[in-house]
Amino acid sequence: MAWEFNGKSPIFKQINDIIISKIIKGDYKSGEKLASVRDLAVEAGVNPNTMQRALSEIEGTGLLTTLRGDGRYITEDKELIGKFRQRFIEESTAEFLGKMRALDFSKDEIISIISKINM
Amino acid sequence: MAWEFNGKSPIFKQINDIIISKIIKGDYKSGEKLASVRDLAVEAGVNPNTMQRALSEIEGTGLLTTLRGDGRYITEDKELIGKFRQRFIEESTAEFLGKMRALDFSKDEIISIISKINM
Amino acid sequence: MAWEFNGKSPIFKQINDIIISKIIKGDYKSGEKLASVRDLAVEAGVNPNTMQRALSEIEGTGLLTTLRGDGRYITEDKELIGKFRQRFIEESTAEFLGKMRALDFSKDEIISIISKINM
Amino acid sequence: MAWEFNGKSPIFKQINDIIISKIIKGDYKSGEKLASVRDLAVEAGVNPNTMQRALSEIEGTGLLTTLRGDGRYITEDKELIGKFRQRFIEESTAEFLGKMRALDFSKDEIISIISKINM
DNA sequence: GTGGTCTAGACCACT
DNA sequence: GTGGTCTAGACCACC
Repeated sequence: MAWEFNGKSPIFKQINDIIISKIIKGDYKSGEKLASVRDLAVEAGVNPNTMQRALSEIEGTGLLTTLRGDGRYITEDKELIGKFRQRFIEESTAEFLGKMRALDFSKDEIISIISKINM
Repeated sequence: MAWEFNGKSPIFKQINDIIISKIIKGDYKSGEKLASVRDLAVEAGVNPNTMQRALSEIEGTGLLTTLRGDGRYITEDKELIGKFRQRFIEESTAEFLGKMRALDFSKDEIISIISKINM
Repeated sequence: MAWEFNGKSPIFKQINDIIISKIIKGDYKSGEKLASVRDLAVEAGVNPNTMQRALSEIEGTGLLTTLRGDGRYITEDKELIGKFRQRFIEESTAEFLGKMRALDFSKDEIISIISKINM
Repeated sequence: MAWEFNGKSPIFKQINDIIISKIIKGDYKSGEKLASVRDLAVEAGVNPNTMQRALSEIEGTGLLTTLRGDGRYITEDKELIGKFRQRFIEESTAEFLGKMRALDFSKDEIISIISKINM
C-alpha cells in the first residue's frame, strides 16, 4: 500500500504521524527493526532526505532509537508506547469534543450523532 | 478576549476558522454588520493585510458579502449558514472517528469513552 | 569575520553552538532581529539549508522565535537567556573538573595550573 | 563496571578515550598485558570488530604494542605516557578556558568559580 | 549495507 | 523578501 499525503501539512510531518500511528497501533512492534531509510523512502514515494528528517524527528520522542551503521529500532519501552497511545486518544477526543461544544452540542447529542454513523 | 494563534497553520487560515466558527455558532448573527477590517485587525492583533485576506477568502464562501462604501455583512441566507454548520459537524466527526478506528476502537468503545468525560 | 568549522562535529551543530554562544554572550541582543537565513548562510559560508537546519533546531530551545514571512527574533525572555548562560557555565566547568579529577588532581592543583596560564 | 557510550561520537573513539584515559591514569600500568580483544569486547559490550579498530588506532600512538601470537601490552615508555598525560591536561584546560573567555570571564573569576565548588 | 550530513537549486506560502 | 519544504545527488563514517 502506497502512502498518501495531502498538501495541508508538510509531508515529513504526515510521515511522522503515520509511523507513530503504526507504532501505537502495533503494526510496527516493540523492539522490531525498521526498514532502512532508503527502503522506507521508496515505499512512501518520497525523497530519502524527507524520510530521514521524519525519522530523526520521531527519534526525539524516544519511540525510535538508532544503532549507528546498523539500523533503527522501535523502542522496547512498551510503557512509553502505551503513553503515546493514551495521549493520542485523549488529544483526539478533546479536540473533537471542543469543536462540538463550541457549537453548543451536549454530550448526549454528540453520542447520538456518532450512534447514527455506519462503521 | 484577544485572539490567539499558533504557528502551525497560516494566521489568515486560523482567522478564517475563528470567524466562520463565530458565524456558525451564532456569535455573529445573520444580517449583522461586521466591524471594519482595521478594527478587526486591531482586535485580533494582526496586520490589516492579513485580516483583509482572511475576509476576502471567507467572502468566496458566500458567508460574507461586501457593500461598497458601507461595510461587510454576514449573509442573510440562513440555510447557507446551516449547511456550513452541518458540514463542519460532519467533517469533525469523520476526522475523529477515522483516528479512533485506526486504533481499532469500535463504535461502542468510542461512545463509552465519551460518556465518561465530564463536560 | 568568517565562521570557522572543524570536522569533529556536524557543521549545523557547530553553528548552533556559535549562535547560542553569541546570544549568551550578548552579541545578539534580546529582542533583536536576526539576519535572514540566506544572509547568515553567506556570512557563515554554508548552504542556506544547513543554516536553516541549525536555526530551526535552536528554535526548539526557545532562544529564537520565528515570525512567518517576517524573520527570526532573539527571545525577549532575558531570564531564559540567563538560564542558558548559567547552564553553559556549569556544564563546561563540570566537564573540565571531571576530566581533571579522573587524573587525581586536587582542586588546589587545578587552580594552580590555571593561574600559570597567560590570558 | 560496564562501559557506557553515548550516540554523540563514534563508539570506537569513545573506547579510545576510555582506554587511553585508563593508561594515563594508571589503571592500566606500564608494561602490563591487556586482555584479549574478544574479552575486552565482551566487557565493553561492543562488537569485537569495533574493539579491534579502537585498539589498532591506539597502537598508532605508541601507547600500545602488539606481540604477535602473544597479545597486546601497555608501552613501557613511561615518558610517553607522561607526555600524553600532559597533553591531555593542556587540551582540556585550553578548551575550558576558551569557552569561559568567550563569555568574558577573567582568569580570577574563573578561579573563583572553581574555588566555590565542592570536590 | 546503514544512518548522517551537505550542497545545489527549485518552489511555495506568508507578511 | 522571509521562512519552510522538497528533490536530487554526492560523500562520509560506522558496523
